[in-house]
Amino acid sequence: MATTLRDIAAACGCDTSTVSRALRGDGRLSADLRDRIIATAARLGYRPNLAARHLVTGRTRTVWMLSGGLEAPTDHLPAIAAASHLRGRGYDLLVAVHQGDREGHDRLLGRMRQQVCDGAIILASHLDQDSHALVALAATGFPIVFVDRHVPGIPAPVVTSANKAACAGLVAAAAAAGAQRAVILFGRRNTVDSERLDATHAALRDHGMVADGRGPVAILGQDEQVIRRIMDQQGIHPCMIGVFDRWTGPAPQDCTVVVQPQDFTSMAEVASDLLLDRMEQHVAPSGKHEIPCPAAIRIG
Amino acid sequence: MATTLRDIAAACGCDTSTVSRALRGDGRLSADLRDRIIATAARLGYRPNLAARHLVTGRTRTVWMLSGGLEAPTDHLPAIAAASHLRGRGYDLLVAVHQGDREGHDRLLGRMRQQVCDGAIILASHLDQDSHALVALAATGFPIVFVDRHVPGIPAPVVTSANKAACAGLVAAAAAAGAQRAVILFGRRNTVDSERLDATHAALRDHGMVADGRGPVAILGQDEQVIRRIMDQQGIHPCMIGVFDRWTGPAPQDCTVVVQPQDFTSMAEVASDLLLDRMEQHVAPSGKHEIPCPAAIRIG
DNA sequence: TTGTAAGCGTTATCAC
DNA sequence: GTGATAACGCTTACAA
Repeated sequence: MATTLRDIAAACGCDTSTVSRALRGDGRLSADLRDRIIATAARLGYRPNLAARHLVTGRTRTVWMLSGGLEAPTDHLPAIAAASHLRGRGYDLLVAVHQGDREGHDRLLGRMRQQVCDGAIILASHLDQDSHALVALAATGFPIVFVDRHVPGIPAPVVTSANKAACAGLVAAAAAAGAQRAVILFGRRNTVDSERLDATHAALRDHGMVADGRGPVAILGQDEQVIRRIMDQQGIHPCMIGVFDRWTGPAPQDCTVVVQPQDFTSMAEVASDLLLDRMEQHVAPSGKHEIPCPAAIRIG
Repeated sequence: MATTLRDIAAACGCDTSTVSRALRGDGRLSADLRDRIIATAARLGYRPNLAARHLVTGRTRTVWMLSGGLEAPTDHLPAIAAASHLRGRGYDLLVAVHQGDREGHDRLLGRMRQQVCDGAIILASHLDQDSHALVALAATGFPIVFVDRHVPGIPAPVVTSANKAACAGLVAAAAAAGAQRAVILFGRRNTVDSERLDATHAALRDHGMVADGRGPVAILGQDEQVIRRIMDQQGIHPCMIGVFDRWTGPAPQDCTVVVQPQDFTSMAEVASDLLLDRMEQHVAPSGKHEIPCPAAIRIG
């Protein structure tokens, strides 16, 4: 059996409430007793039972991050950054993954209403897009924050990259590389994808470029793998590739690759702080927060 | 405020203990009352307070997975597989990430002794290798299981791929491709790396191959990125590349790439079941469990 | 079939 | 400064 406050109280000949206070530095008590308590607590290897503490305080000092899967950098980079940022604030971050499974997804959202965490960072997936469970959770006032993708209509802060600016930059780079048209691999699979699609079309118009036709072509997309696949399948030889986050290996022949990184660390930190605001004061700026992207990197 | 058993009891004119039993299908009680209780619970949106339940039962039906970082497939693939497997067994999986930080690492291990989870799957990192906190945790009899990497000397089940056989297979493929020597990129960074290094050397001897000299060369390693870098830096043109888990893109000129996948899903499932054994019966086979690798894939 | 009551390990509000 | 004492919300014998 684990040591409890009672064991320490018995060993020190005092009351459990005194031990509790001593161990939390709360209240004023004689230095002598305090030291004795702390010493025996250490000797007995005392660890507070968090279930009991949570029950009485109603708070867990724990934040969950809900994620569909962890493969993508857009999922695990924010997780890592938020974990260390929140740790510094005295909170533990736990990542819950539902892997596209509706039942698991809903169960995890349900858990949040059961005193297992004080708030949650949501990396929205397609499941969230019409999730009754998520709407219900948000309706209770439970503190949530979206990172990167979000669900329109749910009143919670959203932290994203400055996607419009980033896409405009990529299109400008495409034009500078001599492209007269572009293959656009952004779609409408989520809010980020959608925003990039719209921003890219707008920027193309500004540069007098078109989506199809003849002449030197650029490829713009989110993901290296997808871009490579399309190039192979359709035999495209672009003069420029614009891609988010990363490109492994060298640039293809006669082609400039422009990589637009995203600052997931800042995104996670801003999101964490917004969440802490909501958790601690129940007040929250529920709008959109755009994190500037680092300078683009040119390969080849 | 959230609805509690008392609210339902009041609404139904019965006792909280009756509500508790009705909601868990425990005990026998009149169908009428049971239905009324269930209906009002649903109407009031009742969700059991898990902190309270954990306190009284001493169990959380939660498993933690401890991971250094989530970038590598060896980290997130087991996480995803274990999450869905454990969900089916009535447990929630939460991933805790310490990102190479000693303080965070120890704090998370400490949490496990504080009734936040019933057991843990450990993806051992360099921090665990001489972690006093991990040794202390294991010494308490807290149920843990290692997946992939492990910490020698800690009495807990270890689930790995059949690395010896896999390495022997890669060396055989190298020989078949005409290689007379091999550049080995396995090191001694962790237990898996080490095991592969030894197994590969042994297999090379069996095939009469050497680590350096002249003649057609093979490169054997864990990671595509590392292999590509070494090839570039040292200007090596291998006749065969043996790599674990994945190779993106085509094979280099005049080179066969043999990819040896690992079955992380099975590994995670076996590990989960071993952990459940330990958690539920406190009995456990503490040895090594090797999961066969899927057939190797040949590219080029 | 249902109610009573004890208790899980803490924290917090009082007295003294 | 320190000790009773009452919660927190739930489960679980044991009575009735």
